[in-house]
Amino acid sequence: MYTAKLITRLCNSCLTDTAVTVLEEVVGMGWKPSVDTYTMVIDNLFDRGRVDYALKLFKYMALHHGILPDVDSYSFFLRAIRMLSRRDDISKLLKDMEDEGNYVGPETFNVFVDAYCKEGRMEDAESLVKLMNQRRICPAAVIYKSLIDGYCLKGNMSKSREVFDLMSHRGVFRDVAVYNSLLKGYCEDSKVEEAIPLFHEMMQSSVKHNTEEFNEVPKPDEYTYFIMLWGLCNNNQVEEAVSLFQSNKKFNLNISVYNMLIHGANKNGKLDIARSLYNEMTVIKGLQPNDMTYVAMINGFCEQGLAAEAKEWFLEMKEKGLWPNEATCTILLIGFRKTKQLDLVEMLLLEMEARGYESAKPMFSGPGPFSSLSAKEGMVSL
DNA sequence: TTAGGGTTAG
Repeated sequence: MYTAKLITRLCNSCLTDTAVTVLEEVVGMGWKPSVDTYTMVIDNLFDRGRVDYALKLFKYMALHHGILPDVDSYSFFLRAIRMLSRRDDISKLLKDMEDEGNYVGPETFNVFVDAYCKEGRMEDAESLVKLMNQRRICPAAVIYKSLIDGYCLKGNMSKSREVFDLMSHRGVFRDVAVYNSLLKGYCEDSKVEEAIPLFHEMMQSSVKHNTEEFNEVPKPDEYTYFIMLWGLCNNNQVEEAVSLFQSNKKFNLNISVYNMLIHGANKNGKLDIARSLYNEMTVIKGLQPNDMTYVAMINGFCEQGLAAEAKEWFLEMKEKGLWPNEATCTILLIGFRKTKQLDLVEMLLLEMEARGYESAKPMFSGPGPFSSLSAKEGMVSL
């Protein structure tokens, strides 16, 4: 007990080296530190850039004390696991563990497969799954989900779908998270048409839920709807997105979803839809538009070359004291430049500089702080 | 922090 407190105190006082020395000494005397103690020292070593030593300690902990990450301790060892998966040490660690007579449980496999998938190392992930199969460890749904996410990350949707179908063949229940992962992959890969039938399946399931004895398809959750709305907007199907949105009252009070739809409508040149969404949001739902709402509207008008209206919205935003962040200011600058509204460009640049936005600075090539002429010239080169 | 509160230009 006392030793653990001492190590904690040393770590908190940035005396990591001493902490490690103490740790080594007491371990040498037969003490088995707790997971918390190991985590703290390992994290401290990572913080100080001593990756090799952190990993060495991690492996020592696994080999000699049989402590390996499982679902519950995943977050504690996240950095170490990520780093290990990057260095191709996982399979070797598993083998070494077993040579030492330690049992490697399915939870540890879950964690390591997930780490490989997040790194996009699908071959390594698959070979760990193969190893699980050899040992008659049945991969749980989370493993399949990790693989689906991993293949989506690599843009390999056919492999993602293969894994998804495989779950069904093997009788592994595909929960809503698994569906969401696949739908998200399709939507981000501009293949919303592949996602739609699956989504309908889920909707049907929600209708039939109480009458069916076996319910093999999960009900959609809020995130499912978000993915579909986003996917439809990004595949030129704003009308479908809006009607889906209108048919599901539970999300109607969410400003982020409104902003996303308004943005989607504007991006597709559907200014009328954007306007009516804006009205519904502000007048009917009583929601206050935020900076993102305005940026979406202004950007939409600029895209269509409607300078006067864009300006109106910009001034209204300013009047309300709303101010976009640095990234969105740049988007506005591009829009104003496109519509030849150099007065707004200048106004925006001055405001950005006053707010200390870094991206406003390189545009001022002149010596004075308010050299607005050179600001305009700077914009031309954007 | 294996489940994601979400986009935006060139």
